[in-house]
Amino acid sequence: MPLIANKKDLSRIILHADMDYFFAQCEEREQPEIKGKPVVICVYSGRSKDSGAVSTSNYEARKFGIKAGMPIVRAKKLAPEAVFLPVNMELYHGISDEVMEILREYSGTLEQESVDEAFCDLTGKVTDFEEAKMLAASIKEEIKQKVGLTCSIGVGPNKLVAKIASDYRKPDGLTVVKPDEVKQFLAPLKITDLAGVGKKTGERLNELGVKTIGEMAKLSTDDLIREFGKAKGLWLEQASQGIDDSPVIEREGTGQIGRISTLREDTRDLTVILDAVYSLSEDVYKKLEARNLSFKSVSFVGISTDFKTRTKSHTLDAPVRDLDTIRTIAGNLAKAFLDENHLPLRRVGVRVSNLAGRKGQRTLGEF
DNA sequence: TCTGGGGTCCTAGGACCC
DNA sequence: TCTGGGGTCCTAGGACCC
Repeated sequence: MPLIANKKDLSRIILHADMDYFFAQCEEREQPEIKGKPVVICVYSGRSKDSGAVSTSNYEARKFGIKAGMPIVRAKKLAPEAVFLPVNMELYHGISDEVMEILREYSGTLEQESVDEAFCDLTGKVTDFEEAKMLAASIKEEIKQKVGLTCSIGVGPNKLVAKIASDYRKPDGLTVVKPDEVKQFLAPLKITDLAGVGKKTGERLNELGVKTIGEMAKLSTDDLIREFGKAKGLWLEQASQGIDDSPVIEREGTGQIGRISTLREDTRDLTVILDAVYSLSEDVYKKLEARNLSFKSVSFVGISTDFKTRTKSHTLDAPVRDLDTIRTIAGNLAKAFLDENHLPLRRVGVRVSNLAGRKGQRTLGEF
């Protein structure tokens, strides 16, 4: 028995893989003739010919200033000659599975963060960061050969550093940050480069005269807590030092499943809204079935003409998986929503949460 | 310039229980 | 007559991410 049996080795080696301009790259793989042209992947709302927003675009399109979230009409003005394609989520999920399978081979633990990103805990798989770099290069090569796509990889002592490193050189990048390099690496980067610091937090930090992670690291813990509250303040303090103890976790299932869609016209007409709610409920139910999950809570989501999102939800005593329950509850919530909110609705959604696996599943008939 | 859709995590007040 | 504290769950909303 070793003398210090419980002394844990705290040093970890974490890898973050991020597929480059994923949706657009998937389309380039399927249609090689569009490669080299600007490609814009769009979510069409169906209201008029080009209403909707850009989901993502390839680098050729980005050169024209096209960005995710931008209205499609605006993207068309910036680059009329670009190839505009509707999202094809089935295709992307299929290709995502191919990528995740490869990552799984290399990783001790794999945490899929989204359709095109994942963390791998390489601790124990490799002995040092040099070896991790070679392994990362092999992963990139295998994804290129077998899937036909490029990705960017970051390696660091924790998830926070690995993630920011994968974003450092793109596309087709590989950045390794060793523990003793973390502070110099982070210091010149923008605070909004940190995952978790978005527009609002960024603006408030700017008001404090802070633009870079290095500048934030100089603030006192007290200042950060006073400005952002205890939890967020402490997190910002740790993040600015490149400290992050969160583990790489294999997540099973998810916390919620939802569907949302834009109505053809802004309306408060209950018939129209219930039609949409019922159709969305069916889609949600199909996803539950596919993943063999049951739910305890149902929410109705309404986005009014002022673009504010409001929700109403209801929780059952026990988990169920039943289409009629979703339809009925979501419909009732929609009615109550219209009583409480007086603006016309632009978009509506149905969401189930409080998800549970096989155990505890029942249908209404059993009650 | 006109605005998609899918998520995660956190907070805060109130209900309820011990 | 005066009277605690802690924990958990639900609901609603907000920030953030891809």
